[in-house]
Amino acid sequence: MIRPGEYIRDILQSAAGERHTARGWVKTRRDGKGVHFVQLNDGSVFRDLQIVLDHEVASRLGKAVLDLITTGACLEVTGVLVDSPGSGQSLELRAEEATVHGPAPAATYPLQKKGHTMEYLREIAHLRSRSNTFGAVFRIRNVVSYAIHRFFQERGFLYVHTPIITASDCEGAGALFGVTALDLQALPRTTEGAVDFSQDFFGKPAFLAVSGQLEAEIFALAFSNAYTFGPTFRAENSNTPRHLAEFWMIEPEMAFCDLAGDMAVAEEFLQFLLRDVLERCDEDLDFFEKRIDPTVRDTLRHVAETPFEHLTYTEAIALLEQADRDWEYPVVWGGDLQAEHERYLTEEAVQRPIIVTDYPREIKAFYMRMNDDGRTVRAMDVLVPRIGEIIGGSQREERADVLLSRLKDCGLPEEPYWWYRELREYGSVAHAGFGLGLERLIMYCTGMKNIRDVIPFPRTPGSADF
RNA sequence: UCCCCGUUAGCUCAAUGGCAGAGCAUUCGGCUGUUAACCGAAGGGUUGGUAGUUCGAGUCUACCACGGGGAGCCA
Repeated sequence: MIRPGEYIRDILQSAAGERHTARGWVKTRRDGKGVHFVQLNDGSVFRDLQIVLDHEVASRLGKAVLDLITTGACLEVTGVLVDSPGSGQSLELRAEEATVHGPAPAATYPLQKKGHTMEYLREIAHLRSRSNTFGAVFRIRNVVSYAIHRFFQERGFLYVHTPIITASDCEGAGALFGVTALDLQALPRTTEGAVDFSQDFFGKPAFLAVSGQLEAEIFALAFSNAYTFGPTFRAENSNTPRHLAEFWMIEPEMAFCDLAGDMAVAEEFLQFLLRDVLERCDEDLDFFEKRIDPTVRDTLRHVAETPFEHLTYTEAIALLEQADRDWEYPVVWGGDLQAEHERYLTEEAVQRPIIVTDYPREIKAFYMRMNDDGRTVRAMDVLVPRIGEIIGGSQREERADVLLSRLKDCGLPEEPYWWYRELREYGSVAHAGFGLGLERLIMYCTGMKNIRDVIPFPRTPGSADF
């Protein structure tokens, strides 16, 4: 394996004159008279290492081996790092020995050195990670994931693994995937003709989790601050560049915390992550700025430094009503903010992230804390330009009696929530939390336009390849 | 799920209802410490599928599949 100090990232930071062994995959190759140039990349850094094979080494390797050094081939080269006379790089590795581990026949290798469309690359998801774009995307995804843990760990949050399989169809956060061990060709039936889930693996219907929030609350009320970071599943038939059936979500939950505290954490969290990307992903951001979205770095800097705008839902509605334009969806207090409304707010009225709070209770979930006005709940959505909602959160209803009446109002059964309600009976306290969609954040950090291109292997309606 | 657009060479795209084209990639030759190298030549096609209109369909019609954009749902 490649050890620390041996990655191409490390070699590129070494001094001329040192001997190194570089291993990776060939991005391109150019031939001169009696000299060959190979761009080698091991994924550790955006830049390629230029390998120079001079006439002596080339003839020692022989034409048969030389012909195998093509785009996509896996190559190991040992040589001396020297100052490069060329203009594209300061250092290059002058090869003394070279081994082709796995050739990649040029006639059929799907990745060319020309640009490809994102749609085409998606069809070759097993190879697209070797491309400039996806190398950069997944390095940033990795940096962000690490930063997420650092942010919470540095603040004393406990990382909790909430279940993937759940038997409670809670929350109503969209359609769920059923999980069953029953034989779908011969389903057991009750006398009424319904599927008899008592014979299923869990003895009742089970689903893939749409959120870890309710369990995270359990941990917040034991460990004070907790967070989840894991896969989440929605069976919604959503066909947009912003939705996946399987995505990764971060859900912190804080005890002794109200909505103001919740918003403060959300803002501090987002800014921490963006600053980290700006500091650690300079070369990858160069690429995104040059090829994907020329504004991406400026946007990250701006958002990382500027306090977020705060608006109540009622204020947001007023802003929209004052806007001089024809809405496709009418602006009415009590209705959901439509995409066109969110876009106007973030992209035109305010032009930076906005935290909208205190939504009408009718359009939000049962667990959100009721305000004293009786009409609104302590919900917050963080809206950002281009992506829309990137964070959704709330202060949770900590009062047992109010929670119970909210369940009834929403037409939800009490029984499945017995433990959730019991948390309010024993040692209840104000608490709050939110959910951040990892992929939407990565879209924001990279300027990538389609969420399917910021997750290694996207799952969407009608598509679960690789 | 709804609306709109698209599907032609390995990739990216042209082609008034009338002989199927280019660039890149590939192969071969040339040139060159090269930088998405350059110059020349060659090979490469059931125009997404099915049915129809027409003397004639890549082009028009219907349905289907897949992809993209927008909307809804949401993170």
